[in-house]
Amino acid sequence: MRTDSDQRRQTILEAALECFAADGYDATSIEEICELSGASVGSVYHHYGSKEGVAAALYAEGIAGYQKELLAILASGGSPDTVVPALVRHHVDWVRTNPGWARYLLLMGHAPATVEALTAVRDHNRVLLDQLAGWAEPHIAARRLLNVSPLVLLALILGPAHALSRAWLSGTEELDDTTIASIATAAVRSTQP
Amino acid sequence: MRTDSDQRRQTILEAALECFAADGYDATSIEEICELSGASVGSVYHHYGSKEGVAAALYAEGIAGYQKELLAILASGGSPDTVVPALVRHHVDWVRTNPGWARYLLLMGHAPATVEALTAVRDHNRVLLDQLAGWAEPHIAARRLLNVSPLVLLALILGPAHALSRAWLSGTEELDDTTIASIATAAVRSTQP
Amino acid sequence: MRTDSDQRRQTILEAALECFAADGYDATSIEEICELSGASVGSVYHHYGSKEGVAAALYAEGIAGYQKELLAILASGGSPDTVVPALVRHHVDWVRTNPGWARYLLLMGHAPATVEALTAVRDHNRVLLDQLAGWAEPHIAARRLLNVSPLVLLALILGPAHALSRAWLSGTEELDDTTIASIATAAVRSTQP
Amino acid sequence: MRTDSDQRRQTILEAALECFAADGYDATSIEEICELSGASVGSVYHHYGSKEGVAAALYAEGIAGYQKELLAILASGGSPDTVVPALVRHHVDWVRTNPGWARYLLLMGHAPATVEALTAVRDHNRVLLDQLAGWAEPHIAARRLLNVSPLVLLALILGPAHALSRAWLSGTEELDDTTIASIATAAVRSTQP
DNA sequence: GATGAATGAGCATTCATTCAT
DNA sequence: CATGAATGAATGCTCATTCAT
Repeated sequence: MRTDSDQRRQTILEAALECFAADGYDATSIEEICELSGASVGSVYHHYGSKEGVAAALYAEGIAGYQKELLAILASGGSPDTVVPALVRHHVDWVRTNPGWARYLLLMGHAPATVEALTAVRDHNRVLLDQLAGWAEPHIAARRLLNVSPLVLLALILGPAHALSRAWLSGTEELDDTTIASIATAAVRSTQP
Repeated sequence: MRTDSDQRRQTILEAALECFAADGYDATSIEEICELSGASVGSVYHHYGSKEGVAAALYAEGIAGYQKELLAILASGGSPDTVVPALVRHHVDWVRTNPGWARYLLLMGHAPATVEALTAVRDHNRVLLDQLAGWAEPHIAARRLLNVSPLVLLALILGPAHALSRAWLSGTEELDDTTIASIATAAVRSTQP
Repeated sequence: MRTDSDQRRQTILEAALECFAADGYDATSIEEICELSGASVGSVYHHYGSKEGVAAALYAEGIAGYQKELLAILASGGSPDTVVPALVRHHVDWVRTNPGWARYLLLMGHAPATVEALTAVRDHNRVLLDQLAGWAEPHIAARRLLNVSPLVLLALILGPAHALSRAWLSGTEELDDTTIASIATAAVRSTQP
Repeated sequence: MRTDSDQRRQTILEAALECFAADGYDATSIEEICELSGASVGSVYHHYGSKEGVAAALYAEGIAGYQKELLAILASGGSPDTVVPALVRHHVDWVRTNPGWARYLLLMGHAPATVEALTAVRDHNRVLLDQLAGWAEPHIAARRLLNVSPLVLLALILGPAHALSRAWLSGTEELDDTTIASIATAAVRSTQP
């Protein structure tokens, strides 16, 4: 039930994502979101309270969608040889499959004003890092994984993928399978003791 | 000569950097830059023509400063074993030494509106990538370096450093020397064939 | 009977009075009244038709409560020596007992938009002035009361009390019994021929 | 010098007074003030910072104009027989001569939001009450004036005039010379010991 | 070169009111 | 009678930019 209201909320978010991904948070006006979503100004404010509220809701949804698969991979309990490449591949796949989300979450900077939203991001990241730490621990103990903090580990695994994703999102750089294979393999090697 | 005028220009840029690094481009008003720099509105427009002009000049100066050392390292003609770690170390050192610049160049997103400035960035990056390609070629041929495009090579070398820099700039994450050594070593390993 | 509905109506009025007295008519939103009263927006509109309708109902109730005792004093048929001080004392007592109502009726200005409500006020005042005129007539004829119009008479009697009430409502001015005795006596003297 | 800027400031204030006096503070929009004054929105904000800033400046100017003559009368050092009626007459004269100002200062209520402006009002009133106290002291000592606090004294003297002024500003009540003479005389009597 | 008043389009947000359930 | 989502006009305010001095 309440499908009506939820539908409206979702429609607004979708329009907002499209606008934010295309023009950035600041350059997007509430009016644009309204035109694209068909909702009235009042409706947007009724549901999200403010422009920042829309951005925060978008953040929450986007991060959750992005991390869901990452968490699943970590929960699978595989060895570094399989998990690390899987994480890299998922990152790149997700970016290519969801360029709008990726543009919003990875490419657009977020003025310090968006602190509230960032809190949600930080919470999500905390969960991801904890999960990563839990997975890594035994492998580090068994000398199958470099003994570094979860944050550094994550940087080693996804940093290159992140950099290439940004390049791909920014312009016309290719992201072919050979390249992905290269950085997936490189990630495995860079995280070995 | 022209010390007066140049001084004024520099003062304005410094104020702009402080504002942009703290609040982001959009959230910074010309008036704030004026208050911080002591220049009048008219003066800013006389020297830079527009708010975007200020940002573009800042970009140019910042990128040049950042890449200067990177290019020097590449020009040194050292082997991957020495050049790759040097690049990583310089990146992190520069970020820690110039947090304002780093915040502006790395952390803040840049709305598509800032196209002119981005052009300059792309030009600079082109130079860097060309230089990198030139340095890498013989090493790739000699099987001392992974055979990937310059862009991918750069992502492998600096991607993790970039990710950690962002974390350090965002919050209170540490960036101790042990960590830097780890990612420098990891970068060497990840770029080996 | 109809206790439910009447209760709801009263609850809304009480919430509205609190809001209007604290923030003024314009600065009070329907939503605030709803939050304070527990009623829904639709309920307020069902019972009072509009924001002005709420204000008008409040006016009517407030003025009636204030004037009730004044009219009773006038109807008592006492001499100026007893009636005039009684009117002054009642005014001040009522203000001190009902600061919320007093703030709404005496302190807050009322934008010309609130015409409908003002009509009710004027009607009420007309009744009061008529009653006052009826009481005053014989005393004026007997030279026991200054021969001025009812409006002027009322101004002489309650003007000072009104001024002090405003001061008391505005800030932290005292309104002790000595003061009240002073202005009550002064009112008697100022209305003697 | 700077006549240009001052002229503009004054023009804005005049337009604002006209609007505020006619419709009240809340019902007046910045745009209306702009249309009436010929100034642009930005100009109003450049000079007064906010709508409240305009109202505050208006308050300051209005109160100063009103009290100037009152203070002069008190400074004349006359006896209660001459000073008290003079104060009453000046109040009424000022209201009749400056109905716009009077409507703004006396009739319109001011939401608590306008606190900053009220501060200025309170300061002005403090000066007036001090001056009044200074004038009254010797007369009270000589038993020529009722021994009450300055605030009460002011209420006794101007309260009735205030009440009648409000009636005159509100509607179509007359304020003929006979009436004024009556309340002037009454004021003298009500402030005698 | 410097100044700062003036401009006005644009924006986020509010809020009284309506109405389908 | 009650509810609360939806509406959209209206508003205070910001800010990049211009230009006369």
